[in-house]
Amino acid sequence: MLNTSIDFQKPKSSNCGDCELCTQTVENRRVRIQSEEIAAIESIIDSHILIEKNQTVYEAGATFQNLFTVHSGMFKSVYLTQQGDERIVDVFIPGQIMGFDGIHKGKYKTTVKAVSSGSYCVIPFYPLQELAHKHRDIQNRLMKMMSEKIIQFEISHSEYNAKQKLVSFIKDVSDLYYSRGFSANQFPFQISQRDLANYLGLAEETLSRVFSKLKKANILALADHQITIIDHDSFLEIID
Amino acid sequence: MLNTSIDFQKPKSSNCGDCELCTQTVENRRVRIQSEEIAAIESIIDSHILIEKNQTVYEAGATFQNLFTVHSGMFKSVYLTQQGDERIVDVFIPGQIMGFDGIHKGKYKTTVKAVSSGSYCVIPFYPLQELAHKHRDIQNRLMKMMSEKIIQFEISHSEYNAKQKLVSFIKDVSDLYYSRGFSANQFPFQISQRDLANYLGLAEETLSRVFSKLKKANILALADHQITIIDHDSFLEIID
DNA sequence: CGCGTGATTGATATATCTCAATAACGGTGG
DNA sequence: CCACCGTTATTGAGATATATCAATCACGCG
Repeated sequence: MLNTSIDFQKPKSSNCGDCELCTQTVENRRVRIQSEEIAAIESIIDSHILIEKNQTVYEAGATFQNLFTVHSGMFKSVYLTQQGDERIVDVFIPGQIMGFDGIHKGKYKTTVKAVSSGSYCVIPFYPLQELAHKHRDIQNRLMKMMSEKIIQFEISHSEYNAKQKLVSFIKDVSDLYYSRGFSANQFPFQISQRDLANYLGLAEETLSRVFSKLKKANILALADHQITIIDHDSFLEIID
Repeated sequence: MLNTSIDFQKPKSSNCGDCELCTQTVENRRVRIQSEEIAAIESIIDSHILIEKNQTVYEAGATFQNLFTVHSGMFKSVYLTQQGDERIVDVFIPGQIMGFDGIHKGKYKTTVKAVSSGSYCVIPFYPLQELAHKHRDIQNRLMKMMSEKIIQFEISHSEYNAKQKLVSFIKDVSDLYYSRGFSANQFPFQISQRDLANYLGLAEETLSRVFSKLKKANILALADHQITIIDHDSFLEIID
């Protein structure tokens, strides 16, 4: 068994310096930006709110006021269909921004909840927009982040079968941890299979079977809410 | 047979006054906004470029310069997967904006082509951003449009089976025509079943069978690249 | 009129879903 | 620390939706 003692939950700094707003990617790694504008943003951010599993960040229908950035843990965005069943339409991991669906009509379109305990930052949107109006660079970053989200949706729909869906989800999480200086091959994985199945559009049992197959083929291991990618090559072969 | 002589292709005005940038929805209908800012936008727009079926609006990898708004016809956004097959990840109908996927990295992520002959407008992005920097309202509208696109993706993933996917697609098109003053029950439908199947994540044959069933059940008719929704209630029942 | 493309339909294969039973896990209270 | 109970995950057998393969049909275009 590999070392599992790394504490992924603990904030690394007291300000929210590692969300997409305040960092940029250089050679696959996220690094903080140092600038007057970023300092301005940080001055309006409410940092590191702790949250327990299943607690709500924002509720569908509520008045849009804030964007949020995940600091640790995992969050889900739930849409209530007209038939009344819940569809998980997005999953957020550290560094990502939540709440873009509130801008359009001034009300959030989905409900966002914590999948595991974790922490997040609050970015009051209208002050942020004020800053964006002053600083060209911030306006720019904001639009780029929204563009990135649009791309993410475009691409995430391009997988076909259950195995590919799961692997590409795990790969996204892996990439993210890697980009933030953690191992790409071992990382926390706290989402329930029910939620994940819902998100991927699969039955719970189907997802479980795919997991079993991947374990049996010695491609990955799942224990203690940690995933270990054992055979990285075979793992990647599944999706390309 | 109903009247099919309405010319949906012909621009109604010489400036691009009916895209999402320059209109707002009031009671399910799109109306033009009259303001200094909108006039400023219109002054930088290149209006009503004609395009033939299968011609390209922009190519994946090309340098991002412009946003585009559909004026008439239908367009598809194609993503080339690593395995080399083409996935249609988005479909655009009149009034919608194309090109948001270029903002993030300054290069378009997908290729956009005309599904049928049609026309579109070109909005140079950097001049637009300049305007957005000057006019708070334009900055606002831009972000709202991107937010709307994000919501559209969130929601479009919540359908389950083939029939629901198709019906909800047709409904989107119907809603759009309705919002622009046309009939909600009869409108052009020029996309090939191959493209549509690809977009909906179905096999071509499956889609064809669904169409056949809907025709046999007298819910809709498809002739001459026009869809007629015959039984609007049964039609809507399928998705809610 | 003929040819190529796109659409339809049938027969069969396959992936995924559903239902059901069992097993593992995680938290709680003694 | 252990026993208990509810939740979550696993596994099997069978049903179902969709994919695949193949043949035919319809349409638009030169």
